Amino acid sequence: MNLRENIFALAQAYRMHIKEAVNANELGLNGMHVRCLHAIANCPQCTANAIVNQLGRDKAQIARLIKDMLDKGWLEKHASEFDKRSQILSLSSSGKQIQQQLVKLEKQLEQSFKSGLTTQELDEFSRISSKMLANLTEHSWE
Amino acid sequence: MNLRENIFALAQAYRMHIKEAVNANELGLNGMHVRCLHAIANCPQCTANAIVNQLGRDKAQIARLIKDMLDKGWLEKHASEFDKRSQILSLSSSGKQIQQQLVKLEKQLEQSFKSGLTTQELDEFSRISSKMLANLTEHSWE
DNA sequence: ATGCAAGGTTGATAAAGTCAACTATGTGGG
DNA sequence: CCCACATAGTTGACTTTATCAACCTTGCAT
Repeated sequence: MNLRENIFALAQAYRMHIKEAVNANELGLNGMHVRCLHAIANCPQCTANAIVNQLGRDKAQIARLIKDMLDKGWLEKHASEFDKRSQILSLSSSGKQIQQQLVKLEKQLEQSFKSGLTTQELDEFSRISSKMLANLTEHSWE
Repeated sequence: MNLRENIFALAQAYRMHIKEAVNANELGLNGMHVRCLHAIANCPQCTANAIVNQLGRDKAQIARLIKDMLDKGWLEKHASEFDKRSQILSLSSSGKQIQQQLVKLEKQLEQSFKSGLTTQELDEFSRISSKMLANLTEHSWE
């Protein structure tokens, strides 16, 4: 297995397993729901635009995603005090609950990944990954 | 950056960079084209069904993908001698050329990933990745 | 005030993926 | 041989996901 295969195998395995876990828990959410919930949870005074930038998606897509999640009762929005164009997004209590359950599932899955590996190995993995990523960002500035 | 973030950052970086390189070379192909070209190149006596299994996609999707690539002149197909239901797929000369250019671009990108890393580090990365993947396949059999 | 940028919404459409039906061929058991 | 059933591939209809452009409102600089 070469580098590319390793990287994609890991990413795909993660995606598959987390999808399975989410389905098993019947949370009724798709990949973008997941990413969006996390984005909002980790972003104080979150706006649609912040999500657009964070997830790198089209703003039309995000607008519809947010509408969907508002309809589902996972989010709340209220006008910003500082900029009347902006809508501040936050998790409702049910949204918070779902997001926390997601965090739990992700932690469990991460434990599966890590099982049988030493702390040194994990640090090493992280260190090497970061180095590779740094390589790429450098190269794209050339 | 945690494990999940590392994995996805690597995968996304790879995807982005290869897409950029493919676009820069104006090969006019999308992600599925790329995967399909490689699949056919690496599969002797390749059939549509083999691609379905290898890529894990719906057979309708693959049928249309192949039709598209035949129309573009990248593939050739001829009936199997052994099973009249099967169509053996192969790369045409232009398909071969494109696929080889892809291989070249991927090699270059892989070099970017690896730059500044020692052979030991790369081996270590590969070893740890494999261990993680093994963890997951075990767990899904429980 | 005016003109331009930014946040967000919407309509139209494209691209990707899925489901089910169908044709033609292959296979195994009576 | 005949039958039921499985497999390879194709097609139509559809859903989901993503993208583009137009638009409205608000903010900001001159």
